[in-house]
Amino acid sequence: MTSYKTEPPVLLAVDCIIFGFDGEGLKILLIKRGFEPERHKWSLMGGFVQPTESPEDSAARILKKLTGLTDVYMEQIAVFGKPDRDTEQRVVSVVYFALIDINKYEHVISHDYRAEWFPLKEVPQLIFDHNEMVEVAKKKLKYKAALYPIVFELLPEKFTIPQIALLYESVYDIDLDRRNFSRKLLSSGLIIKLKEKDTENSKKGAFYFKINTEVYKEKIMSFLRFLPGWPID
Amino acid sequence: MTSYKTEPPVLLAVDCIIFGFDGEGLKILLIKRGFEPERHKWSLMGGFVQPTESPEDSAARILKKLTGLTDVYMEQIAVFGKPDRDTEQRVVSVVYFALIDINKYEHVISHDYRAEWFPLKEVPQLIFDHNEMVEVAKKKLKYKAALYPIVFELLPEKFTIPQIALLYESVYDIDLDRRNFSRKLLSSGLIIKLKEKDTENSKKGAFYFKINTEVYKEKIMSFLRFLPGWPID
DNA sequence: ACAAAAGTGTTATGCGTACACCCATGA
DNA sequence: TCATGGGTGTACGCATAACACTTTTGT
Repeated sequence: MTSYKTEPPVLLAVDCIIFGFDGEGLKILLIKRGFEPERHKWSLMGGFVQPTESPEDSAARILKKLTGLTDVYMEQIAVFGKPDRDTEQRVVSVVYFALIDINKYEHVISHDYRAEWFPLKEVPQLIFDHNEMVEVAKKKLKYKAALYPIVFELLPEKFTIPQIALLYESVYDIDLDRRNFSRKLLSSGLIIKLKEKDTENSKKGAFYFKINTEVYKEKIMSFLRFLPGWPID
Repeated sequence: MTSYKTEPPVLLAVDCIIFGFDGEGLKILLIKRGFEPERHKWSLMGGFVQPTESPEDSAARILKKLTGLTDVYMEQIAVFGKPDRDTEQRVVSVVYFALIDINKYEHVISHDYRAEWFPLKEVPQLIFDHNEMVEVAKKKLKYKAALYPIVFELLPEKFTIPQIALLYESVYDIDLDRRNFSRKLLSSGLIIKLKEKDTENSKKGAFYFKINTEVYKEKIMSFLRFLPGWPID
């Protein structure tokens, strides 16, 4: 035997959970599915892996198609492959999450898909097992973000410490002591203070910071804890 | 369009990284591949996902076929799906790791496969991208075991604290202070002291312990740290 | 008696946390 | 001048980690 001829083929898909942060709370980007089955229902953005693509390539292509963005932080979450998860035929889906700067998205929005941002707590019913995928993605994000400073991928170039705090609060659904949080973050050397202040969101105004890319690249492969206790799960 | 007919099918495989611990160090179980291509070369145990199976089912079936064991701790690691990773045709592989009690294995060993245990540091060259899979598995194990007490899955029912310490040392390739480690573990309430001692491995003898299943089931979904610092990567 | 491994006691240090307090500013 | 959110100072406690020391037993 020199081939796997007797083995049953499957279709390989990719689905993306796209996280964005608008200063209010964490959101995910969903589309209205444009084809049967389950046409016009809310769904994750997805597509099929092509012969020349790895699943990673495929995920990047799909993300670009919807958001226009490239070089986005993406991470493989899991494979969903129950025999009957798709009603049509056997489709196994590799699921990724992406962290994007929501502002960059807004300028490039593709109207080919009826895409909308949903707060994490108001995700509608989705097709197939997509709700389950979202749950797993949320869990993975929590897990990972507790150890690595990946949530900065969600922020614009300039951001304030209260904003980051809000972001962490949103990811973990907790309340942080902003005072301690601020110190912890500053002492990490991960962010650099700018001259400018954000005066929109408070009377006193909060200083803008930018990422210290040197330290960031180092710590993204290491880990650190900005969070009190361990509010994962 | 009510079907995905134009989409290219792929073959879906599963590969298992089987970890075992023999009191010396962490090992992985490899087989000599029994069919072409790459016949007679060292390989992970694997197989194809059947029409009625989820990838999880498939992984459990494959593990049982090699080791005779069921109800084993398994975890999905990642999907490997580069277009040309298999030389024969397009095969996408879902990779799992399994943690087994090596003693249970030894009684049920299947001789259909030429299987051998290899110390983590002496893994031979494997077919395709299997070496890469092993590396990812090691990393995931470290990551997870730093937060959850999963390594106990590798131990027999009775074990000593020095054994567990050795196991952690083996997983992380570090030296632990056995004195502090012992206290930390005891104070977690995770293990219960037995009357009996292991007198084989030392003059004084070390007390045997068993898992406190109540606490274990609770903590396996939570997390705790037995390790000083954070020796992940 | 000695070596070797198991295990206990003790202590310095630092981190996490709580919270009092000060600062800047718009209304 | 008061309310609001941003930010600093400080103090307490507990977990960590370092390491001196005791215990047990085979040789």
